[in-house]
Amino acid sequence: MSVNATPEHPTRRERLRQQTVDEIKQRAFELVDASGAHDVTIASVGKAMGMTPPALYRYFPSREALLAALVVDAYADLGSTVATAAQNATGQDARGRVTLIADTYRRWALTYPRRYTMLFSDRSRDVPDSPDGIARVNEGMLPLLTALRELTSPSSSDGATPLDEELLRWGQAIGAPADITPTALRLAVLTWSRMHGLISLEIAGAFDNMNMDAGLLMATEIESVVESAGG
Amino acid sequence: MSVNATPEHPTRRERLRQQTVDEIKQRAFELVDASGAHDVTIASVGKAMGMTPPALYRYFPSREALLAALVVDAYADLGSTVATAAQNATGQDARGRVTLIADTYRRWALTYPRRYTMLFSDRSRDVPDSPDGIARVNEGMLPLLTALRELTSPSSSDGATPLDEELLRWGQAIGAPADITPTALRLAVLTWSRMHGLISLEIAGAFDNMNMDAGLLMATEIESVVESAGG
DNA sequence: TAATTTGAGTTACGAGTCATAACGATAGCG
DNA sequence: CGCTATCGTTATGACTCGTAACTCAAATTA
Repeated sequence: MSVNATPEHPTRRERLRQQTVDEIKQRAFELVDASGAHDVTIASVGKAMGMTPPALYRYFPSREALLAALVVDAYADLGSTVATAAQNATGQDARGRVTLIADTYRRWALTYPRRYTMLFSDRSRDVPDSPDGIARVNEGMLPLLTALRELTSPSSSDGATPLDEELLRWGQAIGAPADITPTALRLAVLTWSRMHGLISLEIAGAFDNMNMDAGLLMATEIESVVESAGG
Repeated sequence: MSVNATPEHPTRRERLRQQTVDEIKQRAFELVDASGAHDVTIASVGKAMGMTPPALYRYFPSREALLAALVVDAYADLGSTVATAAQNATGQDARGRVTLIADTYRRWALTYPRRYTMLFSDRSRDVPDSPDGIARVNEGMLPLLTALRELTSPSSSDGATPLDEELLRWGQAIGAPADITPTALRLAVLTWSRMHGLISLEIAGAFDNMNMDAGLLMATEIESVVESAGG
Protein backbone atom coordinates (compact mmCIF):
# COMPACT_ATOMS: atom_id res chain seq x y z
CA MET A 1 0.00 0.00 0.00
CA SER A 2 1.31 3.37 -0.98
CA VAL A 3 2.15 5.94 1.67
CA ASN A 4 1.54 8.89 -0.61
CA ALA A 5 -2.18 8.41 -1.09
CA THR A 6 -2.85 12.02 -0.19
CA PRO A 7 -4.64 14.51 -2.44
CA GLU A 8 -1.45 16.61 -2.52
CA HIS A 9 0.86 13.88 -3.77
CA PRO A 10 -1.20 11.63 -6.01
CA THR A 11 0.43 8.47 -7.16
CA ARG A 12 0.89 8.02 -10.87
CA ARG A 13 -1.81 5.37 -10.73
CA GLU A 14 -4.17 7.77 -9.02
CA ARG A 15 -3.47 10.43 -11.60
CA LEU A 16 -4.26 8.09 -14.45
CA ARG A 17 -7.35 6.92 -12.62
CA GLN A 18 -8.56 10.47 -12.14
CA GLN A 19 -7.88 11.12 -15.79
CA THR A 20 -10.06 8.19 -16.76
CA VAL A 21 -12.81 9.32 -14.39
CA ASP A 22 -12.72 12.77 -15.97
CA GLU A 23 -12.91 11.35 -19.48
CA ILE A 24 -15.85 9.17 -18.53
CA LYS A 25 -17.73 12.19 -17.17
CA GLN A 26 -16.79 14.28 -20.20
CA ARG A 27 -18.08 11.66 -22.65
CA ALA A 28 -21.18 11.20 -20.53
CA PHE A 29 -21.86 14.95 -20.61
CA GLU A 30 -21.52 14.88 -24.40
CA LEU A 31 -24.15 12.18 -24.50
CA VAL A 32 -26.39 14.14 -22.14
CA ASP A 33 -26.12 17.26 -24.29
CA ALA A 34 -26.75 15.25 -27.44
CA SER A 35 -29.86 13.36 -26.40
CA GLY A 36 -30.51 13.60 -22.69
CA ALA A 37 -29.57 11.66 -19.59
CA HIS A 38 -31.75 8.82 -20.79
CA ASP A 39 -29.20 7.87 -23.42
CA VAL A 40 -26.29 7.78 -20.99
CA THR A 41 -25.80 4.07 -20.60
CA ILE A 42 -22.77 2.13 -19.45
CA ALA A 43 -22.44 0.75 -22.95
CA SER A 44 -22.79 4.06 -24.77
CA VAL A 45 -20.20 5.81 -22.61
CA GLY A 46 -17.82 2.88 -22.93
CA LYS A 47 -18.27 2.78 -26.66
CA ALA A 48 -17.65 6.53 -26.92
CA MET A 49 -14.23 6.09 -25.32
CA GLY A 50 -13.23 2.71 -26.69
CA MET A 51 -13.78 0.64 -23.59
CA THR A 52 -15.87 -2.41 -22.95
CA PRO A 53 -18.85 -1.72 -20.69
CA PRO A 54 -17.76 -3.71 -17.61
CA ALA A 55 -14.55 -1.67 -17.39
CA LEU A 56 -16.55 1.37 -16.32
CA TYR A 57 -17.55 -0.37 -13.12
CA ARG A 58 -13.97 0.08 -11.95
CA TYR A 59 -14.74 3.79 -11.71
CA PHE A 60 -18.44 4.02 -10.90
CA PRO A 61 -20.34 1.38 -8.96
CA SER A 62 -23.45 1.80 -11.06
CA ARG A 63 -25.01 3.83 -13.82
CA GLU A 64 -26.93 5.80 -11.20
CA ALA A 65 -23.71 6.69 -9.41
CA LEU A 66 -22.29 8.05 -12.65
CA LEU A 67 -25.39 10.17 -13.19
CA ALA A 68 -25.18 11.40 -9.60
CA ALA A 69 -21.60 12.52 -10.21
CA LEU A 70 -22.73 14.35 -13.33
CA VAL A 71 -25.41 16.14 -11.33
CA VAL A 72 -22.88 17.33 -8.76
CA ASP A 73 -20.52 18.55 -11.47
CA ALA A 74 -23.31 20.33 -13.31
CA TYR A 75 -24.46 22.01 -10.10
CA ALA A 76 -20.93 23.19 -9.49
CA ASP A 77 -20.58 24.50 -13.03
CA LEU A 78 -23.86 26.40 -12.88
CA GLY A 79 -23.05 27.88 -9.49
CA SER A 80 -19.53 28.97 -10.35
CA THR A 81 -20.62 30.35 -13.72
CA VAL A 82 -23.12 32.63 -12.02
CA ALA A 83 -20.66 33.52 -9.25
CA THR A 84 -17.83 34.53 -11.59
CA ALA A 85 -20.20 36.52 -13.79
CA ALA A 86 -21.31 38.44 -10.73
CA GLN A 87 -17.73 38.99 -9.59
CA ASN A 88 -16.82 40.47 -12.96
CA ALA A 89 -19.64 43.01 -12.60
CA THR A 90 -18.79 44.48 -9.25
CA GLY A 91 -18.75 47.94 -10.81
CA GLN A 92 -22.38 47.88 -11.86
CA ASP A 93 -25.23 48.95 -9.65
CA ALA A 94 -27.36 46.43 -7.83
CA ARG A 95 -30.13 46.48 -10.39
CA GLY A 96 -27.73 45.71 -13.22
CA ARG A 97 -26.15 42.90 -11.23
CA VAL A 98 -29.50 41.24 -10.57
CA THR A 99 -30.27 41.37 -14.26
CA LEU A 100 -26.86 39.97 -15.14
CA ILE A 101 -27.19 37.12 -12.67
CA ALA A 102 -30.58 36.18 -14.06
CA ASP A 103 -29.33 36.36 -17.63
CA THR A 104 -26.30 34.25 -16.79
CA TYR A 105 -28.46 31.64 -15.09
CA ARG A 106 -30.86 31.49 -18.01
CA ARG A 107 -28.12 31.38 -20.62
CA TRP A 108 -26.45 28.46 -18.86
CA ALA A 109 -29.77 26.61 -18.76
CA LEU A 110 -30.44 27.28 -22.43
CA THR A 111 -26.91 26.34 -23.42
CA TYR A 112 -27.16 23.02 -21.62
CA PRO A 113 -30.89 22.35 -21.49
CA ARG A 114 -30.46 18.61 -21.01
CA ARG A 115 -28.13 19.16 -18.10
CA TYR A 116 -30.55 21.64 -16.56
CA THR A 117 -33.46 19.22 -16.73
CA MET A 118 -31.16 16.55 -15.35
CA LEU A 119 -30.55 18.73 -12.31
CA PHE A 120 -34.07 19.57 -11.29
CA SER A 121 -36.46 17.14 -12.87
CA ASP A 122 -35.16 13.94 -14.39
CA ARG A 123 -33.79 12.39 -11.21
CA SER A 124 -37.21 11.49 -9.82
CA ARG A 125 -35.90 9.05 -7.27
CA ASP A 126 -32.44 8.21 -8.54
CA VAL A 127 -30.10 10.62 -6.84
CA PRO A 128 -31.59 10.88 -3.36
CA ASP A 129 -29.86 14.16 -2.62
CA SER A 130 -26.56 15.85 -3.20
CA PRO A 131 -25.63 18.20 -0.35
CA ASP A 132 -22.40 18.89 -2.16
CA GLY A 133 -24.25 19.99 -5.24
CA ILE A 134 -26.61 22.17 -3.23
CA ALA A 135 -23.67 23.87 -1.63
CA ARG A 136 -22.19 24.69 -5.00
CA VAL A 137 -25.39 26.27 -6.24
CA ASN A 138 -25.43 28.55 -3.23
CA GLU A 139 -22.16 29.93 -4.52
CA GLY A 140 -24.22 31.72 -7.14
CA MET A 141 -26.97 32.59 -4.69
CA LEU A 142 -24.75 34.81 -2.54
CA PRO A 143 -24.12 37.62 -5.06
CA LEU A 144 -27.84 37.69 -5.78
CA LEU A 145 -28.46 38.10 -2.08
CA THR A 146 -26.06 41.01 -1.66
CA ALA A 147 -27.44 42.78 -4.72
CA LEU A 148 -30.99 42.46 -3.43
CA ARG A 149 -29.82 43.61 -0.03
CA GLU A 150 -28.55 46.81 -1.61
CA LEU A 151 -31.82 47.37 -3.44
CA THR A 152 -34.14 46.90 -0.49
CA SER A 153 -34.70 49.77 1.87
CA PRO A 154 -33.53 48.86 5.37
CA SER A 155 -36.74 50.11 6.92
CA SER A 156 -38.84 47.15 5.87
CA SER A 157 -40.64 45.26 8.58
CA ASP A 158 -38.42 42.28 9.16
CA GLY A 159 -38.35 39.29 11.42
CA ALA A 160 -42.05 39.24 12.18
CA THR A 161 -43.59 36.37 10.27
CA PRO A 162 -42.67 32.69 10.67
CA LEU A 163 -41.47 32.71 7.08
CA ASP A 164 -38.97 35.41 8.03
CA GLU A 165 -37.50 33.17 10.70
CA GLU A 166 -37.05 30.33 8.23
CA LEU A 167 -35.44 32.70 5.80
CA LEU A 168 -32.98 34.00 8.39
CA ARG A 169 -31.98 30.48 9.40
CA TRP A 170 -31.44 29.60 5.76
CA GLY A 171 -29.37 32.73 5.25
CA GLN A 172 -27.11 31.74 8.10
CA ALA A 173 -26.84 28.21 6.73
CA ILE A 174 -25.56 29.33 3.35
CA GLY A 175 -23.21 31.91 4.80
CA ALA A 176 -25.00 35.10 3.87
CA PRO A 177 -23.55 38.41 5.11
CA ALA A 178 -24.50 39.28 8.67
CA ASP A 179 -26.58 42.31 7.76
CA ILE A 180 -28.88 40.34 5.49
CA THR A 181 -32.62 40.97 5.82
CA PRO A 182 -35.56 38.59 5.52
CA THR A 183 -36.84 40.75 2.69
CA ALA A 184 -33.70 40.22 0.64
CA LEU A 185 -33.68 36.51 1.46
CA ARG A 186 -37.31 36.15 0.46
CA LEU A 187 -36.76 37.98 -2.79
CA ALA A 188 -33.75 35.80 -3.57
CA VAL A 189 -35.71 32.60 -3.09
CA LEU A 190 -38.60 33.90 -5.16
CA THR A 191 -36.24 35.15 -7.87
CA TRP A 192 -34.74 31.71 -8.11
CA SER A 193 -38.13 30.04 -8.08
CA ARG A 194 -39.51 32.35 -10.77
CA MET A 195 -36.47 31.89 -12.97
CA HIS A 196 -36.72 28.16 -12.57
CA GLY A 197 -40.40 28.13 -13.41
CA LEU A 198 -39.96 30.14 -16.59
CA ILE A 199 -36.83 28.33 -17.72
CA SER A 200 -38.12 24.85 -17.09
CA LEU A 201 -41.30 25.65 -19.01
CA GLU A 202 -39.24 27.23 -21.77
CA ILE A 203 -37.04 24.15 -22.06
CA ALA A 204 -40.08 21.91 -22.02
CA GLY A 205 -41.34 23.90 -25.02
CA ALA A 206 -44.48 25.20 -23.35
CA PHE A 207 -43.99 28.70 -24.74
CA ASP A 208 -43.38 27.43 -28.25
CA ASN A 209 -46.96 26.22 -28.41
CA MET A 210 -48.12 29.56 -27.05
CA ASN A 211 -46.03 31.49 -29.57
CA MET A 212 -44.57 33.49 -26.73
CA ASP A 213 -41.08 34.91 -26.19
CA ALA A 214 -39.76 33.49 -22.94
CA GLY A 215 -37.03 36.12 -22.87
CA LEU A 216 -39.60 38.89 -22.63
CA LEU A 217 -41.40 37.08 -19.83
CA MET A 218 -38.09 36.63 -18.03
CA ALA A 219 -37.33 40.34 -18.35
CA THR A 220 -40.76 41.12 -16.97
CA GLU A 221 -40.17 38.92 -13.96
CA ILE A 222 -36.78 40.43 -13.19
CA GLU A 223 -38.33 43.87 -13.52
CA SER A 224 -40.98 42.79 -11.07
CA VAL A 225 -38.41 41.56 -8.58
CA VAL A 226 -36.38 44.75 -8.80
CA GLU A 227 -39.53 46.80 -8.32
CA SER A 228 -40.58 44.72 -5.33
CA ALA A 229 -37.17 45.43 -3.86
CA GLY A 230 -37.78 49.11 -4.29
CA GLY A 231 -35.09 49.61 -6.92
CA MET B 1 -66.29 -5.48 -40.31
CA SER B 2 -68.96 -3.97 -38.15
CA VAL B 3 -71.19 -1.22 -39.44
CA ASN B 4 -71.74 0.25 -36.01
CA ALA B 5 -68.16 1.34 -35.38
CA THR B 6 -69.31 4.79 -34.30
CA PRO B 7 -68.62 6.34 -30.91
CA GLU B 8 -72.35 6.48 -30.27
CA HIS B 9 -73.09 2.81 -30.82
CA PRO B 10 -70.04 0.91 -29.71
CA THR B 11 -69.97 -2.75 -30.44
CA ARG B 12 -69.71 -5.09 -27.51
CA ARG B 13 -66.18 -5.84 -28.62
CA GLU B 14 -65.34 -2.16 -28.65
CA ARG B 15 -66.79 -1.73 -25.21
CA LEU B 16 -64.67 -4.54 -23.81
CA ARG B 17 -61.66 -3.18 -25.57
CA GLN B 18 -62.20 0.28 -24.09
CA GLN B 19 -62.61 -1.34 -20.71
CA THR B 20 -59.25 -3.04 -21.08
CA VAL B 21 -57.62 0.20 -22.20
CA ASP B 22 -59.01 1.93 -19.14
CA GLU B 23 -57.77 -0.76 -16.81
CA ILE B 24 -54.31 -0.60 -18.36
CA LYS B 25 -54.16 3.15 -17.77
CA GLN B 26 -55.52 2.78 -14.27
CA ARG B 27 -52.91 0.20 -13.31
CA ALA B 28 -50.22 2.27 -14.97
CA PHE B 29 -51.26 5.33 -12.95
CA GLU B 30 -51.05 3.26 -9.79
CA LEU B 31 -47.50 2.34 -10.70
CA VAL B 32 -46.70 5.99 -11.48
CA ASP B 33 -48.03 7.12 -8.12
CA ALA B 34 -46.19 4.34 -6.35
CA SER B 35 -42.74 4.81 -7.78
CA GLY B 36 -42.73 7.13 -10.77
CA ALA B 37 -43.09 6.79 -14.50
CA HIS B 38 -39.75 5.04 -14.62
CA ASP B 39 -41.25 1.90 -13.14
CA VAL B 40 -44.10 1.75 -15.64
CA THR B 41 -42.93 -1.06 -17.89
CA ILE B 42 -44.90 -3.25 -20.21
CA ALA B 43 -44.14 -6.17 -17.97
CA SER B 44 -45.06 -4.45 -14.70
CA VAL B 45 -48.41 -3.23 -16.01
CA GLY B 46 -49.19 -6.61 -17.48
CA LYS B 47 -48.28 -8.35 -14.27
CA ALA B 48 -50.46 -5.96 -12.27
CA MET B 49 -53.50 -7.04 -14.29
CA GLY B 50 -52.67 -10.68 -14.92
CA MET B 51 -51.66 -10.43 -18.55
CA THR B 52 -48.55 -11.43 -20.35
CA PRO B 53 -46.51 -8.46 -21.61
CA PRO B 54 -47.00 -8.91 -25.36
CA ALA B 55 -50.76 -8.71 -24.92
CA LEU B 56 -50.49 -5.03 -24.06
CA TYR B 57 -49.24 -4.29 -27.54
CA ARG B 58 -52.77 -4.98 -28.78
CA TYR B 59 -53.79 -1.77 -27.04
CA PHE B 60 -50.73 0.47 -27.13
CA PRO B 61 -48.12 0.33 -29.91
CA SER B 62 -45.26 1.00 -27.51
CA ARG B 63 -44.41 1.83 -23.95
CA GLU B 64 -43.91 5.44 -24.97
CA ALA B 65 -47.40 5.56 -26.45
CA LEU B 66 -48.84 4.34 -23.16
CA LEU B 67 -46.95 7.03 -21.27
CA ALA B 68 -48.15 9.62 -23.75
CA ALA B 69 -51.74 8.58 -23.13
CA LEU B 70 -51.16 8.88 -19.40
CA VAL B 71 -49.82 12.40 -19.90
CA VAL B 72 -52.92 13.45 -21.82
CA ASP B 73 -55.21 11.97 -19.18
CA ALA B 74 -53.28 13.63 -16.36
CA TYR B 75 -53.42 16.98 -18.15
CA ALA B 76 -57.15 16.61 -18.53
CA ASP B 77 -57.61 15.67 -14.90
CA LEU B 78 -55.55 18.61 -13.66
CA GLY B 79 -57.34 21.05 -15.94
CA SER B 80 -60.84 19.88 -15.10
CA THR B 81 -60.05 19.73 -11.39
CA VAL B 82 -59.05 23.38 -11.42
CA ALA B 83 -61.98 24.32 -13.66
CA THR B 84 -64.64 22.68 -11.50
CA ALA B 85 -63.14 24.13 -8.33
CA ALA B 86 -63.39 27.57 -9.88
CA GLN B 87 -66.95 26.96 -11.04
CA ASN B 88 -68.00 26.01 -7.53
CA ALA B 89 -66.65 29.33 -6.24
CA THR B 90 -68.49 31.70 -8.50
CA GLY B 91 -69.85 33.50 -5.45
CA GLN B 92 -66.47 34.54 -4.11
CA ASP B 93 -64.69 37.70 -5.15
CA ALA B 94 -61.90 37.65 -7.69
CA ARG B 95 -59.15 37.64 -5.11
CA GLY B 96 -60.57 34.62 -3.35
CA ARG B 97 -60.99 32.81 -6.64
CA VAL B 98 -57.37 33.36 -7.62
CA THR B 99 -56.28 31.96 -4.26
CA LEU B 100 -58.59 29.00 -4.63
CA ILE B 101 -57.34 28.22 -8.13
CA ALA B 102 -53.74 28.32 -6.97
CA ASP B 103 -54.49 26.14 -3.97
CA THR B 104 -56.35 23.62 -6.12
CA TYR B 105 -53.49 23.47 -8.60
CA ARG B 106 -50.93 22.97 -5.87
CA ARG B 107 -52.99 20.40 -4.03
CA TRP B 108 -53.40 18.34 -7.19
CA ALA B 109 -49.65 18.47 -7.77
CA LEU B 110 -48.88 17.46 -4.18
CA THR B 111 -51.49 14.70 -4.25
CA TYR B 112 -50.02 13.22 -7.42
CA PRO B 113 -46.41 14.44 -7.39
CA ARG B 114 -45.21 11.69 -9.71
CA ARG B 115 -47.88 12.51 -12.25
CA TYR B 116 -47.04 16.19 -12.02
CA THR B 117 -43.35 15.61 -12.71
CA MET B 118 -44.37 13.25 -15.51
CA LEU B 119 -46.26 16.12 -17.13
CA PHE B 120 -43.63 18.81 -17.14
CA SER B 121 -40.23 17.24 -16.70
CA ASP B 122 -39.81 13.54 -17.12
CA ARG B 123 -40.71 13.33 -20.78
CA SER B 124 -37.44 14.85 -21.97
CA ARG B 125 -37.78 13.55 -25.50
CA ASP B 126 -40.44 10.89 -25.19
CA VAL B 127 -43.74 12.54 -25.82
CA PRO B 128 -42.95 15.09 -28.51
CA ASP B 129 -46.01 17.16 -27.80
CA SER B 130 -49.62 16.69 -26.85
CA PRO B 131 -51.85 19.43 -28.27
CA ASP B 132 -54.81 17.64 -26.79
CA GLY B 133 -53.28 17.77 -23.34
CA ILE B 134 -52.41 21.44 -23.73
CA ALA B 135 -55.99 22.18 -24.63
CA ARG B 136 -57.26 20.49 -21.50
CA VAL B 137 -54.96 22.47 -19.25
CA ASN B 138 -56.30 25.69 -20.72
CA GLU B 139 -59.65 24.64 -19.32
CA GLY B 140 -58.28 25.59 -15.94
CA MET B 141 -56.54 28.68 -17.28
CA LEU B 142 -59.75 30.42 -18.29
CA PRO B 143 -61.23 30.99 -14.82
CA LEU B 144 -57.87 32.34 -13.70
CA LEU B 145 -57.97 34.75 -16.61
CA THR B 146 -61.43 36.08 -15.84
CA ALA B 147 -60.61 36.50 -12.16
CA LEU B 148 -57.47 38.46 -12.98
CA ARG B 149 -59.45 40.50 -15.49
CA GLU B 150 -61.77 41.55 -12.71
CA LEU B 151 -58.90 42.50 -10.45
CA THR B 152 -56.99 44.62 -12.92
CA SER B 153 -58.06 48.19 -13.47
CA PRO B 154 -59.14 48.70 -17.08
CA SER B 155 -57.02 51.84 -17.40
CA SER B 156 -53.71 50.02 -17.65
CA SER B 157 -51.61 50.76 -20.71
CA ASP B 158 -52.36 47.85 -22.96
CA GLY B 159 -51.36 46.70 -26.39
CA ALA B 160 -48.15 48.67 -26.58
CA THR B 161 -45.27 46.25 -26.16
CA PRO B 162 -44.52 43.29 -28.47
CA LEU B 163 -45.16 40.99 -25.52
CA ASP B 164 -48.70 42.37 -25.31
CA GLU B 165 -49.33 41.36 -28.90
CA GLU B 166 -48.16 37.83 -28.25
CA LEU B 167 -50.35 37.69 -25.19
CA LEU B 168 -53.44 38.84 -27.07
CA ARG B 169 -52.88 36.27 -29.80
CA TRP B 170 -52.53 33.59 -27.17
CA GLY B 171 -55.69 34.76 -25.46
CA GLN B 172 -57.60 34.42 -28.69
CA ALA B 173 -56.11 30.98 -29.29
CA ILE B 174 -57.34 29.58 -25.97
CA GLY B 175 -60.74 31.19 -26.25
CA ALA B 176 -60.44 33.92 -23.64
CA PRO B 177 -63.34 36.37 -23.24
CA ALA B 178 -63.33 39.19 -25.76
CA ASP B 179 -62.72 41.94 -23.23
CA ILE B 180 -59.52 40.36 -21.96
CA THR B 181 -56.51 42.64 -21.47
CA PRO B 182 -52.82 41.99 -22.01
CA THR B 183 -52.27 42.78 -18.34
CA ALA B 184 -54.57 40.00 -17.25
CA LEU B 185 -53.06 37.63 -19.78
CA ARG B 186 -49.55 38.45 -18.66
CA LEU B 187 -50.45 37.98 -15.01
CA ALA B 188 -52.06 34.64 -15.80
CA VAL B 189 -48.96 33.34 -17.55
CA LEU B 190 -46.72 34.56 -14.75
CA THR B 191 -49.03 33.13 -12.12
CA TRP B 192 -48.81 29.76 -13.80
CA SER B 193 -45.07 30.02 -14.21
CA ARG B 194 -44.52 31.03 -10.59
CA MET B 195 -46.75 28.26 -9.30
CA HIS B 196 -44.94 25.77 -11.46
CA GLY B 197 -41.54 26.98 -10.29
CA LEU B 198 -42.42 26.71 -6.62
CA ILE B 199 -44.26 23.41 -6.93
CA SER B 200 -41.64 21.68 -9.03
CA LEU B 201 -38.94 22.75 -6.59
CA GLU B 202 -41.13 21.65 -3.70
CA ILE B 203 -41.68 18.23 -5.23
CA ALA B 204 -37.99 17.91 -6.00
CA GLY B 205 -37.39 18.46 -2.29
CA ALA B 206 -35.38 21.67 -2.69
CA PHE B 207 -37.18 23.39 0.17
CA ASP B 208 -36.73 20.44 2.50
CA ASN B 209 -32.99 21.04 2.49
CA MET B 210 -33.59 24.72 3.13
CA ASN B 211 -36.01 24.00 5.99
CA MET B 212 -38.55 26.24 4.33
CA ASP B 213 -42.32 26.03 4.15
CA ALA B 214 -43.29 25.96 0.48
CA GLY B 215 -46.88 26.78 1.38
CA LEU B 216 -45.85 30.12 2.86
CA LEU B 217 -43.80 30.93 -0.23
CA MET B 218 -46.76 30.02 -2.40
CA ALA B 219 -49.05 32.31 -0.39
CA THR B 220 -46.51 35.09 -0.76
CA GLU B 221 -46.44 34.66 -4.52
CA ILE B 222 -50.21 34.68 -4.86
CA GLU B 223 -50.32 37.76 -2.68
CA SER B 224 -47.79 39.35 -4.98
CA VAL B 225 -49.85 38.52 -8.06
CA VAL B 226 -53.02 39.91 -6.56
CA GLU B 227 -51.19 43.07 -5.55
CA SER B 228 -49.72 43.47 -9.02
CA ALA B 229 -53.24 43.21 -10.35
CA GLY B 230 -54.27 46.03 -8.10
CA GLY B 231 -56.53 43.94 -5.89
C1' DT C 1 17.29 -6.32 -10.63
C1' DA C 2 13.74 -9.87 -9.67
C1' DA C 3 9.45 -11.38 -7.37
C1' DT C 4 5.10 -10.14 -5.86
C1' DT C 5 1.02 -7.80 -5.63
C1' DT C 6 -2.19 -4.48 -7.16
C1' DG C 7 -5.47 -3.13 -10.46
C1' DA C 8 -7.21 -2.26 -15.17
C1' DG C 9 -9.51 -4.35 -18.94
C1' DT C 10 -11.15 -8.36 -21.20
C1' DT C 11 -14.71 -12.24 -22.34
C1' DA C 12 -18.62 -14.90 -20.61
C1' DC C 13 -22.82 -14.98 -18.32
C1' DG C 14 -27.63 -14.12 -16.02
C1' DA C 15 -31.56 -11.29 -15.35
C1' DG C 16 -34.46 -7.91 -17.11
C1' DT C 17 -36.32 -4.69 -20.66
C1' DC C 18 -38.88 -3.61 -25.30
C1' DA C 19 -40.70 -5.33 -29.28
C1' DT C 20 -41.96 -8.82 -33.05
C1' DA C 21 -43.44 -13.24 -34.91
C1' DA C 22 -46.11 -17.21 -35.07
C1' DC C 23 -49.51 -19.91 -33.01
C1' DG C 24 -54.11 -21.26 -30.65
C1' DA C 25 -58.54 -20.51 -28.93
C1' DT C 26 -62.40 -17.87 -27.73
C1' DA C 27 -66.23 -15.25 -28.95
C1' DG C 28 -68.64 -12.05 -31.77
C1' DC C 29 -70.87 -11.70 -36.34
C1' DG C 30 -73.46 -12.67 -40.59
C1' DC D 1 -74.26 -22.89 -37.64
C1' DG D 2 -69.89 -21.73 -39.56
C1' DC D 3 -66.54 -18.13 -40.45
C1' DT D 4 -63.33 -14.93 -39.07
C1' DA D 5 -61.65 -11.24 -36.56
C1' DT D 6 -59.48 -10.42 -32.34
C1' DC D 7 -57.47 -11.56 -28.24
C1' DG D 8 -53.85 -13.73 -25.50
C1' DT D 9 -50.38 -17.03 -25.43
C1' DT D 10 -45.36 -18.98 -26.08
C1' DA D 11 -40.97 -18.33 -28.45
C1' DT D 12 -37.41 -15.36 -30.03
C1' DG D 13 -34.00 -11.43 -30.77
C1' DA D 14 -31.67 -7.31 -29.55
C1' DC D 15 -30.56 -4.43 -26.00
C1' DT D 16 -29.79 -2.93 -21.12
C1' DC D 17 -27.37 -3.35 -16.30
C1' DG D 18 -24.49 -5.71 -13.43
C1' DT D 19 -21.38 -9.81 -11.74
C1' DA D 20 -17.84 -13.33 -12.16
C1' DA D 21 -13.65 -15.21 -13.73
C1' DC D 22 -9.63 -14.51 -16.20
C1' DT D 23 -5.42 -12.18 -18.40
C1' DC D 24 -1.99 -9.01 -18.49
C1' DA D 25 0.62 -4.90 -17.52
C1' DA D 26 2.46 -1.90 -14.26
C1' DA D 27 3.69 -0.38 -9.75
C1' DT D 28 5.59 -1.69 -5.46
C1' DT D 29 8.67 -4.18 -2.58
C1' DA D 30 12.59 -6.93 -1.29
